[in-house]
Parts: sequence; structure tokens; C-alpha cells
Amino acid sequence: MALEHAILVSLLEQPGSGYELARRFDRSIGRFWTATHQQIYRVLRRMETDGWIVAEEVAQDGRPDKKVYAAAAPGRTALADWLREPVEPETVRHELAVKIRAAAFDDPAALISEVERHRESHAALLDRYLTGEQRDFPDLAALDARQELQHVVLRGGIEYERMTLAWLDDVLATLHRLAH
Amino acid sequence: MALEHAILVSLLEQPGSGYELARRFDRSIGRFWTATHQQIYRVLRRMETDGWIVAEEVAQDGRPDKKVYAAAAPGRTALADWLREPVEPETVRHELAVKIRAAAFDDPAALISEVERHRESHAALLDRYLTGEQRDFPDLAALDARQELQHVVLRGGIEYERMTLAWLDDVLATLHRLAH
DNA sequence: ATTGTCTATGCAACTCGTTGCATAGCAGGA
DNA sequence: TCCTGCTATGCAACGAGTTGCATAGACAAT
Repeated sequence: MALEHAILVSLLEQPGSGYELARRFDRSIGRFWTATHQQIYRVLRRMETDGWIVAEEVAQDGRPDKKVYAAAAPGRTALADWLREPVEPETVRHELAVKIRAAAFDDPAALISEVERHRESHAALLDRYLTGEQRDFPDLAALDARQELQHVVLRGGIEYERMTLAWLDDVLATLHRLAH
Repeated sequence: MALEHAILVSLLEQPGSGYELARRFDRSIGRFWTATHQQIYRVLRRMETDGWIVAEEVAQDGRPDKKVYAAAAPGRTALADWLREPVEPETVRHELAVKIRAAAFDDPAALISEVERHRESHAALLDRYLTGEQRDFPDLAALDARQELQHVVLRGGIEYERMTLAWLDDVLATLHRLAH
């Protein structure tokens, strides 16, 4: 379980409400740790009672009030402890890989359009990463420690997408070959 | 939910008992879809009552009896239907990426040994993939359709591991730089 | 005028996944 | 001899994650 920790990191980078966190999990952090708003609200309440975070009610006009959370000292301690724990092995759920093997017992050609759609979404994501890189890291020679670490994670995302695109091309070529 | 489908693919490739499936999920299939024996037994019972698979009791000497499952016609139909459904977006859980961003609020050097351990396990996995490739696909020019598809998935695994190793080296260099 | 979308939070019910434990015979090593 | 580990299946309890729905005011477009 590390949703708490992902939320803590996000709140340390920038305090925010449950709703704002949910949107971040749809965008940046969510590339590495997905979560729905339901999970986030539930975990936020638990973290508040545990003293990991503190909330401040913020009145807004034209909008519902919101509770802005920020990381507290016990949260930072918990995060430091977690950092020193061994990384749990990632649980992989690669549906497309299962489908490709499944295609051997059906028509491989039936998968082609799905793989193409998949390829397009990965191409779009790579594009967003590269655009975000230009915007958030315009001068790679002048980064502080936090940005250095954010950037090395982003580089991982970029390389992952490039590798995935190349592999999907390989998959498409294979499927076309099998469909003669 | 696609554990049913992952199990179906595995049973189509080779019938087997719950226990055997659990071991396959620890080895080959599990690289793309993880599952514990508890999940597998529970889903197998459901699949049997749904008629997707059929079981045959096999007595063994020196060992407990086992139930060997094989895919049935309704299971093949369900698999074909599933193949034609759109691929669900993958839910990513990349703990290490979260930890790297977390390191900005603690000591980046504290992560180095963990990343090194991580790197070693990916190097070992790449090695196992390459050894398995030699063993299972000695002649790449003479593959049938099923093997072609298994091999393109394996190529994906190999490229993923290579990319990950390169990225982990990048991460290590960054962490060392920040620790001066 | 009405529809739709956005902000903001939450309940209830459900399924999925994990953990700990139990059984039970056999094989191999300290 | 005792301990560990392997084969083989399963129960019970819990925690994590998903889905559907609800509220409610503000704003923009049709």
C-alpha cells in the first residue's frame, strides 16, 4: 500500500484539496500511481486522523468550500521511513500482452485495429510528455534537486513510451505477417 | 477484470491444475498478469460453474490428487468476445517512481542501495528472458503462429527490461550527482 | 429556458486482491 | 530425528479498489 505516500509526495510538492489531488492523479502523478477520487477522499480522512496531514477550510465564492490539505511533520517522518523500506515488486497487469497470446486461438487480424488504437494513445502520451518537458524544464542546466528528480522520472516515462511505440510497431508487423 | 481470460489462454496453451497454473503465474504468464493461488482457485471454481472450463480428477501416487482443467467451447467463445473488446487503460503502480520524487523531501542518497537492488533484479530477469528465448525459440526462422505471438510478447519483455536497466543507470547517476 | 460541464465532497454496495492459516503425505538434508 | 520444503487445495477475514449515485451552486453554450 502506498497511496498514502503518493498523496504525501504530491502534497509536499504542492498543498491541495481532495479534488485537486484527484486531478493531479489524472495527470502527472497518475502516470505512476493511479487513484480515483473515492480512494483519495477516503485515504485523506484516514491520514488526517493519523496526523500525517493537516486541513484548512477555504471558503470560495461561486464554488463550494474546499479543504486544503498540507503534509505535517508526522507525515514527513512516515515518508522518510517508507523511503527506507524495500521497494515491493511491481504487480504487472499487461492486458494487451495477454490478448496477443490469446490471438493464437482466434484470428490474429482481429487485434490489429485495437493495437493501432493503443499505439495512437501511446504516441499522444509521448507527445504530452515532450511538451510538458519543454514547458516545465526549459533550462536543463539549471535544475534544483527537486526538479532533477522530477525530470529523471519524466525521462523514464519518455523512454518507456518510445520503447512501447517501437514494440507496438513490431506487434503490428507480426500480426500483419500472420494475417498474410 | 481479465484474470479469467489470462487463465483461459494459459489453459488453451496447456491444460493444468490450479496449482500448476499458480506456478505458471509465478513464471511465464505472471510477467504480464500476476495472480496468487487463492485468486486462481476462486476464479477456477467460478469458471467451471460457468462452463468455460471442464475439470478432470487425476489420481497421483505419492501426491495429492489434482483437478486438471481444460478450456471448453463456451470459454473459447468468451475469449473471442473479449479479444474484440477495447483494451482497458493499464492501471500503473510504479512505486519506485513515487519514491524518487519523494527523495526530494528526504535524503536522495538513502535511495541508492534500493535502486541498485532493483537494478540487479531487472538484470536477472533480462537474463532469464534471454535464456528462455534460446531454449524455447532456438530457430527463429521456423515458428508457427502461436510461437510467433509468444515470441513477440517475449521481445516486448526483453525490450522493457533493457529500457528499464538503462533508466535505472540514469537514476543512479542522478542520485549520485545529488549526493555529491 | 434548458442542457451540459465544472468544482467539491461524500455514501453505499460491491468486487478484487492479499494474508494467515490449515490439511496432509512425501522427500531430502542437518 | 526433526525440520524444511514441495505438491495440492481450500477457508476466513480483511483491506484495496471500483461503480453508481447524490448534492449543489456557478457558468457557458444552445
